[in-house]
Amino acid sequence: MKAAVNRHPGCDYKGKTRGLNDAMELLQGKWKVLIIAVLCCRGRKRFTELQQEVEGISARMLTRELQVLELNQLVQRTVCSTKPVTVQYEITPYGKTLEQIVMQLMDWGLGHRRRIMSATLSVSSLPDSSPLCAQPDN
Amino acid sequence: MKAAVNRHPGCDYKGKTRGLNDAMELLQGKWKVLIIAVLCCRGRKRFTELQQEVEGISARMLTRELQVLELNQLVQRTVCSTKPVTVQYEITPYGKTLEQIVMQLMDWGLGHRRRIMSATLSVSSLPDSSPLCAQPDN
DNA sequence: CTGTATCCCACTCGATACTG
DNA sequence: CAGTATCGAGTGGGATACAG
Repeated sequence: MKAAVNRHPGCDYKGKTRGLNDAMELLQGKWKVLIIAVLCCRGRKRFTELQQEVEGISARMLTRELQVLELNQLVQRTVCSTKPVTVQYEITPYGKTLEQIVMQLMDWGLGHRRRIMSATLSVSSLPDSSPLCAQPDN
Repeated sequence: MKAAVNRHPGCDYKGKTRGLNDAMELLQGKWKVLIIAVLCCRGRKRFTELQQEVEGISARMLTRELQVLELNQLVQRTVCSTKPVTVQYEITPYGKTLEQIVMQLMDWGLGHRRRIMSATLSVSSLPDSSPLCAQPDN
């Protein structure tokens, strides 16, 4: 480990940043990664079940987000022509390729909450939960 | 590998989803992960250098995003009292804990672009670049 | 049950002009 | 050079009502 931080090898982000843009564009928003996480962890779910597990999401949002995920082949939608129709959503094998990343993000986020909480508690004390992620108060 | 997808062990996302929320809340937006990626790959950078490397970002946005990243201890800001002041930004050791995830996202995004492009080309042909990530056209 | 259609506000982000 | 201030368009996402 010399010292040099610059230009470490095998990391020419030239043109690669597009990958990051694409991934973030797709995963942007409050809900998509959560939906993916739930489907990864809990398996196949019906619409209403999903809405219960993804805390706080509205039907409108759940619909929209699922459509995007399906269009991007991360989620498979299956309609069962039962009495009143029921619909199953499940993660696709391709969607599973995001599982690791999502789980790492989850763990990182948990650690980050602890870190920011304890760093912030020394100054002002927050009532646990909620906003987190230090923000410039403008 | 049986078949069962449901409730695979060690993945009780109960309460853990908060981690995902926190992480996504922090990383939300067009620019933050890109800035992180650049600082990880290219090392310490001055403000204007960063603005050049993060293609398309405005000074206003770069400032704001860097402030958030600094508040969250992912980036360190150093002012050098030179002739006209110069400022150095660099990723912190803590910020480095995101490097793996960011790089994985980058790779995944590159693969996703290929996948969606070829899937979509069969239908309508796009002029490469740009929007990507299949979207319901409303 | 599984959505869709509207309405609407808050916020994100870009453009532009200005400052120490 | 490294920002800050202001304005404005566009969008994300909640609430509500309705539909197959």
